[in-house]
Formats: sequence, structure tokens, C-alpha cells
Amino acid sequence: MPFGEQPAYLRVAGDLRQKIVDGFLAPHTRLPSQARIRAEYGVSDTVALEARKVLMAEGLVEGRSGSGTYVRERAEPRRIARTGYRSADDRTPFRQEQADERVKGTWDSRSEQEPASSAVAERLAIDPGDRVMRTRYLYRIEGEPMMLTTSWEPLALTGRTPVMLPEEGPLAGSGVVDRMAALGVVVDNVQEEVGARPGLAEETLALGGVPGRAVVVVSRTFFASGRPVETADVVVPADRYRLSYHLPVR
Amino acid sequence: MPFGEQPAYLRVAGDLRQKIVDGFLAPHTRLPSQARIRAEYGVSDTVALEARKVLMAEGLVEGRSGSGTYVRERAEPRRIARTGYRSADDRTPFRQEQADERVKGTWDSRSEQEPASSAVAERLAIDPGDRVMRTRYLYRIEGEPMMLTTSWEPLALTGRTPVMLPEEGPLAGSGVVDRMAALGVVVDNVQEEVGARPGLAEETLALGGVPGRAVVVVSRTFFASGRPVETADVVVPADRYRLSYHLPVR
DNA sequence: TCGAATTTGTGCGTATGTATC
DNA sequence: GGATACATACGCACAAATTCG
Repeated sequence: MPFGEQPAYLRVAGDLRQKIVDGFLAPHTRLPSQARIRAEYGVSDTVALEARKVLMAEGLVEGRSGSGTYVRERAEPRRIARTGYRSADDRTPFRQEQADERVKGTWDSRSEQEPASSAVAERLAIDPGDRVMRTRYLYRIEGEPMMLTTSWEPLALTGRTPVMLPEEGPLAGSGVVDRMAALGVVVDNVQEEVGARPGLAEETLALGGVPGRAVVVVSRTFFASGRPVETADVVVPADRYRLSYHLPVR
Repeated sequence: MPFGEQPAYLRVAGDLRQKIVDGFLAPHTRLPSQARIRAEYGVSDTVALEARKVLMAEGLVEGRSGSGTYVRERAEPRRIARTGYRSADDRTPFRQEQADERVKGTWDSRSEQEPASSAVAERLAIDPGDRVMRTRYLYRIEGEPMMLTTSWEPLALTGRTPVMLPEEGPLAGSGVVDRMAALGVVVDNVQEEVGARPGLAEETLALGGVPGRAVVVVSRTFFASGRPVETADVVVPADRYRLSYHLPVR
């Protein structure tokens, strides 16, 4: 590669990117196949592949195995409303996470007991090794994976009660506040710490992306009278969602 | 690849990641070279390369050509407290943006009049082309660039008043709420929309980073009786800061 | 319904350039 | 200069998914 020149895969990616942003390749249309790219640009299979990977990492296109590589439509990112408030009759965790969109949400979850890691222990103000209930959620919106959540609750609080498992029993799916209320624990405030980082491979896989794409991470902790009763990590793809906070100014 | 198994490069990447987060591979130490990875894990050169690429995309390691692949150090990100509240005697915008750290903050700013872009106009509920006062801030903490802010205020509101320029006059540096109060405008709530994206070249230059690394962006709008009176974009490097929201649960 | 062709995704071996030590 | 290691590139093979006759 001569001095000052770009690598071939970046040159090919750049050319295809131009065609996409200029509209010559409209959303939902197919990119030239790997074989066609190879022929059109006079490059090898590897270069064509790397070029497609660059565009996929940028979120511009989407590979469908056996079918082709398709231009994505770049929708305005959805708002996810974050508030401390939850009404009692709101049975799904979705209304809280995702308030201003009236769309069907579904979720899978799996709960397991485990000893608290030092990070989780600090967030819950318990000792490392104390037993906690860990629950993983994958939320989908219109079938699309949207949000990964992992929550931890101290078993010292919920153990041997009807709400020990968040997604079973009479209050299944009603959320932390109501489940804690059933134990006489009044959740009165929540802290959310928002950051962003490149997504881990497993996360971007579950959320339908490629490693390296940015994700927004919320570390949320619910408190009852100053005592943490639940903490969770919420992970959403940064290019598709924004968190919306509405705060009073006193 | 048998069903249910991970691709080889993800397995290798996962193992190396584990060693990094568990501390077996400390920051600034070198990863096994591609050749060593190939030997240790019994995989090909391609797989070893792909595995390294995954970790580089995740920001965990950094490849230095001719030298090796090194573990990055991840400083615990600082908290930036975000609340609607500002006390009247709090003269600096810093207490709001960055409340729980008691460190010296400084800032530069520059204000200019301009016609509102369509995006800004929508946020301020005015017509595109209406004149606004745009002010750019660069905040520093202990001399280090920390945060870029661009704010827009409708001149229909502040024009020909003592608070037209945010950083001049009697209320210089006192923040939107107090300056609006001087006009009899009572700011009562604020909306913040948090997202993340790869940093633009100018941004990462001003904030001291590399292009392409993620930044957290807050679109903030102050409202007085439902009417937007100021909107701003706040940009911070994602790897060094986290936004902290504390909300009541009713 | 079946099968062939296409396409993506993963993986392998090798070669070469170039930066660092 | 030589050795090492990353970065790019080429060509090939095969599995899985999809498409289409």
C-alpha cells in the first residue's frame, strides 16, 4: 500500500457509504454481494468482507445470512422515558422503561441465585458473597430486541417470600416498587447513573448488532428509606434509543 | 461449528476478556501475541486476529503495530450529578452539572446571534430562522477539558434585556433559571434526553480523545409554564464520565 | 416437494508491508 | 540490522440460511 493511501477495505467501504448517504442505495435495497463487490472493485474476498463489516459496525447496513446485505433505514431514535414514578395498575415493566410509545412489548427472563460480586455488593450495601437473586431480562419491542437488563435483589430481603422470584407468583411482572410494597417496604427514590461504552460481544449479539457498537448503560438502584433494595444494569443500543428524563426545577 | 457453540474467535476473545476483567492481565501489560494465541488456544492466525479485533472494538485493549496488544487502563468514570434543582446562591453552572465533586471548575464561553436551525427551532418551539443567542462553553475540571456545551436562547425572550448575554452583566454565570427569573420568567421543569454516539472530530479534539470514541450527548431543554426558554447540547467523553440522576418514586 | 444456486458467516493458510524494539 | 508483532491482503473451503425454479 503506497504512502498516504487508505487500505483497500476502507476505500471500498467509503465508496459504498457514499452511495448510501447520497441515496443511490435506498433503505431496504440490497448491497452488491460479496462476489459482485470483488468483481466491481477488483479486490479479494477478504477486502469485500472487511468493507461490509465496516458498514455493519457503523450500523448503516445489516447482513442477512443466505439472502444479502441490506441498507438499514435510519429512524429517529426512540425515546425511552425514565421516571421514578410507576402507577400501581401498571402491570408491565415496560410502561416504566418505555412510556411514551404505545407499542407491544414482550420480554423473557431467567432468575438465578448467586453470591453477590463485590460490585453488586457495594451497590446494594451488603457484603460480598451475600446471596442475591439475579434476573436477566431481554425486552423486545415489536419483536425486535431492544434492551438487556440484569437485576439483583438481596435474598435477605425477598428470600422465602412470595415475591422472591420477580417473574413468578401473584405479582409477576409488576415491578420492584409494587413487589417491595407487598413486603411492607416502601421504595421512595431511585438513582440512575447513565454512561456509554462499546458493546460487549454478547450484548451486541443479543441486541442485534456487532461488537464495538456503542451501548448506553444505566445503573439503576431503588432505595427504601435510604436502603438499597434492588439494583440493575440496563443496556440499550445507543444508535436506536435515547433516555428521556423529565425533572422539576424548584 | 457444532450447534449451540460459539464461534472460535468469540470463545478466544471471551477467555482473554475474562483474564483482563479479573485482573490476570493488568493494564499496560501485553496480551499474548497473535502467534502465541494461535499456539495456546490451538486456533488459526485468522481466529487469533479476529479475537484481538473484538477486544479492540470493545475498547479493552489497544493494538500497537510492531509492538504488541496492550491492556488499556479504565479509570473509574466520574459522576456528573444532574438535577432540576439550583440554589439561588449557586453562582456557577458547575454545581448543577457536577454536583458531588468538590473540585475547581473553570469555563470559557463565546456567544453569537444566529438564525435558528430547524432542529433548534423545533426544540424551542419557534420558527426556523427566528433569531437566537447561541453560546458555546468549554468546561474544564482541574485544567482538563471535560464538557462541551452549546446553548440556544430565543432572542424574542432575552433580546434588549440585561441577561441577553449569558456570561455578561450582573447575572453572568448564574445559569438559566436565575437569569430567566430576572425577566419574571419562572423556569419550572427541564427535560433531558440522553444518548450516545461516536464523537465528531472537533469534539474529541476539544475534549482530548481520539475520533470515533463514544461521547454521551444530553439534549436539555428548560421550560417555563410549558414554554421552552433554553435548549442545549451537552457533550462529555463516555469513557470518563457518567451522568447521575436522582429521582423520587411516588 | 425437492434440489440447485446464491449469499452470508466463519475459518484456515499464507504472504507482505511496516512499526517497534 | 535483525527479530518481533501488528495490519492488510489474497485465495480457498465449508456450513447455514435463503431464494427460486
